[in-house]
Amino acid sequence: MATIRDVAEKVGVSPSTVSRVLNGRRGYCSESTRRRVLDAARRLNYCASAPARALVQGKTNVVAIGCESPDDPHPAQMLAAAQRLAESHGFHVLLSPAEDSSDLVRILREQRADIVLWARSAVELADGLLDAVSNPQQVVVAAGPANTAPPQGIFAAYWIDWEGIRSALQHLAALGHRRIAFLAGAGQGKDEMFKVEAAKLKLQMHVVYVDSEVDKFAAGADMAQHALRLQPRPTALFARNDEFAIGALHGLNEAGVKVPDDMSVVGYGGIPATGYCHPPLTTVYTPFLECGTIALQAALQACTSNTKSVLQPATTKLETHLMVRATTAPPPRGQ
Amino acid sequence: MATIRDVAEKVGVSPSTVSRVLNGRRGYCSESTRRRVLDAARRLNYCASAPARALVQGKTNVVAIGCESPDDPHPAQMLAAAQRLAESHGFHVLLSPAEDSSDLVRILREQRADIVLWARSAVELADGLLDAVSNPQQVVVAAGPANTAPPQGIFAAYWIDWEGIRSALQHLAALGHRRIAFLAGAGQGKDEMFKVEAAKLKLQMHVVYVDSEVDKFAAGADMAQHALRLQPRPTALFARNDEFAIGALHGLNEAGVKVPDDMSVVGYGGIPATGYCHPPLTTVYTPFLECGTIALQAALQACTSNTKSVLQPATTKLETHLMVRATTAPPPRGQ
DNA sequence: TTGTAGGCGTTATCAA
DNA sequence: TTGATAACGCCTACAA
Repeated sequence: MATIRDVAEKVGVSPSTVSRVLNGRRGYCSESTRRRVLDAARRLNYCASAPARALVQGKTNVVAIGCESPDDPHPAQMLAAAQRLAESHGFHVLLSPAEDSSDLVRILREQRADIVLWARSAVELADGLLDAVSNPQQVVVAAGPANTAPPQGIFAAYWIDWEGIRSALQHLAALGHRRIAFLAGAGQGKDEMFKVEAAKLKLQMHVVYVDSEVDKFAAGADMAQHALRLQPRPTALFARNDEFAIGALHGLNEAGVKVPDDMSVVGYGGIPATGYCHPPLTTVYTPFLECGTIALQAALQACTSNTKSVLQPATTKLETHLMVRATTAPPPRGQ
Repeated sequence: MATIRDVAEKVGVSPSTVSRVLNGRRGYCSESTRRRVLDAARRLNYCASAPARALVQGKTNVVAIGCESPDDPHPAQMLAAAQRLAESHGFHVLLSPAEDSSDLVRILREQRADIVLWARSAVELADGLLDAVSNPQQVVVAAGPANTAPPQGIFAAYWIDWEGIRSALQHLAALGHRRIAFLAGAGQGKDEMFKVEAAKLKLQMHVVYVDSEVDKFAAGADMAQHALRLQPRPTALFARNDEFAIGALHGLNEAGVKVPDDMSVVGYGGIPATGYCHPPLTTVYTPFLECGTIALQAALQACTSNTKSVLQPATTKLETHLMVRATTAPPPRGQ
């Protein structure tokens, strides 16, 4: 692999000259050297080493994105958009599993990235990443649902999950439902939030779990079966995510239960598929994509701008949005 | 940020000693220095700089994955699996848009990654990346559908798209279908392959396009409407991907066309959602996940093993698999 | 068991 | 307009 020296020797100038030409630094060289350098660089297929550059400049042009399940539709969409955005600013995207923040902390400490985007639930946890910032050039931003309060020390775009949950439950309550099953999946998640909101609306509710949710659709179908056996039987199902809801639709159909006549179903997330299942699913849209874009945009601008201004902590709150479609109706008579 | 020198000074030894201790190099130091070094490193929150290390070692512990649409279910699943695999070997994942190979070429040349996984259609194009390898430690592997022949010079896991297409068409032909519409989307893709295979089976076919496929489900619904207006009307729809097929199901349902009684539908891809739409979709499973895992596994082992053996070029061919479900049946009588 | 010295490839500062 | 020179942080012979 050709180094900057090879180019310099080939042209008969010093490495610094080559560096200046290639980076368009001021102290404009004579047009002739300029040309010869560019020419030699092209002919030698020269490409500056990113590690070497990063070492001396303290800048990697990498944004690390911490995201729990990049194979879920919303994170995946966000990732794809972030990818395009980063690319348009000359940044690369580094993926981090982000089960907790430890991996991102390492990335920051090891100087693998200039920007860290914490894109997962519990935005407020991103505050903890600030301690890992080891370089004034590094920026931390966050995007996702806030469980409690938004983060304090960083730039973040978020929504409030319990607001979305409430809008779904209010919709069901307004239709006349009183007994609702919450399809919770395997882990603990919004169960508490659900209970609190349900209580406020004086709804009877039952939380349904499942052992494994590796196949979310199957888990949804399973939980729907469980829900049907509850006594008294609930008149509506509220799923923790859209995949559970779509799976539940399938389970109910197999059990001969008509949706929405015999049973209402509400999803959570608002992924594209919800508009094309049968019947189209009533669900709550959560603005993951928009939050990610806002946060990353801000970070990229801060990193790209010539001014050495630090990105000011700030929060942008976006709204969830209830999308009423065809899986919700009043409960059957006599219920 | 603490450097190796800070640690050395704190303990009162030289930087090399610290380096040796931290990297477990032989020439075991005395247990006491060892302890004091580890202790100081922890207290100072020391973390070796990845760029500095990469510069001197020529190793980044990064795998770059080139993948067209990380928000499609199959690529996303593959990515998530690759992520876990990479992590378990101490590697990070760098995402590349990979519309063509130019971005990956730069990544290789700039020494941003030790491994490049070309994970998209036209596996054979990955051969071109070999020219960009600038370091004997770098490895290129590929996973995805081969359009023509498998790649020659690298390790690759692939399947043959036209075999999958053929299995779908054979299934339809065996059911008695003679007129088939191919829902092709906006771009050019498997159109040619489809035509060739259809001709072999003496099937009449019509290719349906759509202007935009940003919303694939909507595009599928649109194309289904178009297909219904064809004269004579086809008795089966074969979609280029599962999203188109699911959208088509929706469009047909809205038009009052019964599936599979009035119209058969076949998808392509075999994403999880196909088992949970209504009716469950007959489709062809393509082993993207498996291919990606095989290729990456090989690359990681080659990079991790102590032996300085280069990864030998080799190809693994996996099979597509027709999954017959509930959207295909013989054509209506008199057709 | 430890320290010294050199270099990885690049950029930046300063002097010419 | 250009060229020395000195970092950046780390690793690894080699010498002590």
